[in-house]
Amino acid sequence: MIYCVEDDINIRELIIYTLNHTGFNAKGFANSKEFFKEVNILKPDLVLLDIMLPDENGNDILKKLRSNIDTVKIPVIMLTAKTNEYDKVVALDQGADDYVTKPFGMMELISRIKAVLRRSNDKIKKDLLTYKELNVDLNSHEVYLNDTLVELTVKEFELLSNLMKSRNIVLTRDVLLEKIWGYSFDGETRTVDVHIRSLRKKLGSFSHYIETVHGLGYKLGKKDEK
Amino acid sequence: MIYCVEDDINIRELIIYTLNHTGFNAKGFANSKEFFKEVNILKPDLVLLDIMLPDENGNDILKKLRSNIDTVKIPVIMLTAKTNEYDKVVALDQGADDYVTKPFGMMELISRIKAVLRRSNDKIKKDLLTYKELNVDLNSHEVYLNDTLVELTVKEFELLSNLMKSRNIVLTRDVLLEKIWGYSFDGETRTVDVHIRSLRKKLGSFSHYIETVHGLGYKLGKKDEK
DNA sequence: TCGCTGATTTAACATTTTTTTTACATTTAG
DNA sequence: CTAAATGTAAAAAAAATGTTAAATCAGCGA
Repeated sequence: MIYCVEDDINIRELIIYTLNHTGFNAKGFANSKEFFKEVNILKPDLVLLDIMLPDENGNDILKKLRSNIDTVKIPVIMLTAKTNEYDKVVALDQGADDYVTKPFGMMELISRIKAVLRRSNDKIKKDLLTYKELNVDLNSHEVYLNDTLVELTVKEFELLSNLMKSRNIVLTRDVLLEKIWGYSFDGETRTVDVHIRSLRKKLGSFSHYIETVHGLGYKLGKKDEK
Repeated sequence: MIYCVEDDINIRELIIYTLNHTGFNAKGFANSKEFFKEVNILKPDLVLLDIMLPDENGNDILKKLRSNIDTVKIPVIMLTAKTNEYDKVVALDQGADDYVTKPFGMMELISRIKAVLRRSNDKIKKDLLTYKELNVDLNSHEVYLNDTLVELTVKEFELLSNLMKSRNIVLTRDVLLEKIWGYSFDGETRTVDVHIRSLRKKLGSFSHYIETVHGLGYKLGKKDEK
């Protein structure tokens, strides 16, 4: 699903019509408010964003999208007036994926949409953490040890991927609980330890790399490596 | 050592020549394959990466560098063609430290290299305390003496890092108890002394730098050195 | 809804590591 | 020289972690 935020009804309708007739699924919004209302319900695969809008500047919308975890990765193409170089730079700076200068042809727009989607797919596909002989695919939630799949439960997976992301840094039980379980638990619980145990068991000899830092927590990375 | 990956032989040679004549040590590679072969042998301090390359896109190389534990922290400066705004954004997204737009002058390149190296040093130093041949990494909680790891317990580690932070300043037992143990203990306890003892033992000859200030407490740093 | 399945948490106990205490030796300041 | 401060080793105590098994929970198909 593609969302298009554009106040000019002619341009908007034209875009929606064209997209819906070229294999896409598109929906138009005249302003920021409408748009965000819908975004909260369904996240689009891509957003076409006009910079000049009645209620809120397109760059501000972009900023909002990028500052929210749920929308940070949605690809955005900005629709800019030719004259405004500054906005263009700001947009790219804030993480727009591409921009199209008005007036533009539908062919160009579609080709850019396809390009952005293709690239964004590639990007997603490559969300891969690697450490030694271990590969953790954040998208498919799969873990490969020497190319053989290791089946982990959700908690084990989160534990491992957090350790991978913070390699060589000690993560305390508190931090792990906060990050994975979401609570700031005061009282004592052995949950983390037990999951570490089962994770280690499943990872076999690789578990040497999951170090216990006595009195602190756990860490990925062997002592003797800098 | 700086590695430069750039397929255009003229640009490459120019960069290498300039760097080697301005106090740097640089080596050039025409493609990804060559580059990675060398990286496996020796990790560079910084990489200059062209985006357009014959065998593999510069952004993909960057991603590989960032997904591998050994290379994740190597600073990277991208060399981009002016036209390609998108790649630039992607590059910064993936953790490039800076980019230079072609065509660029050698002065600019060098100033950016210096800036990136400076920043990357600052970053590392932030979590790393150094005194003589001793390094204390506050993140990984590791202590290296002449590049060999010294295993410390939590209390020993805290003791040492407090001394490191307040080098040349006497820390009384009260202060240390307060800072590390968290209590304002009235009665007498030999705890600090005992931990100092074991710390010294583990630090071998370096322990000369941990001075006892009779009647007061302990201090890192020899009298005769400033 | 019920009962099944696998995941997760809790609980209990074993083991390991760290910390503190103790007791005595040694050093230092005055 | 003497009293107070510090060094040191070993024992004792405490705390942290490992491990297993049982209890609980959540999702799902009948």
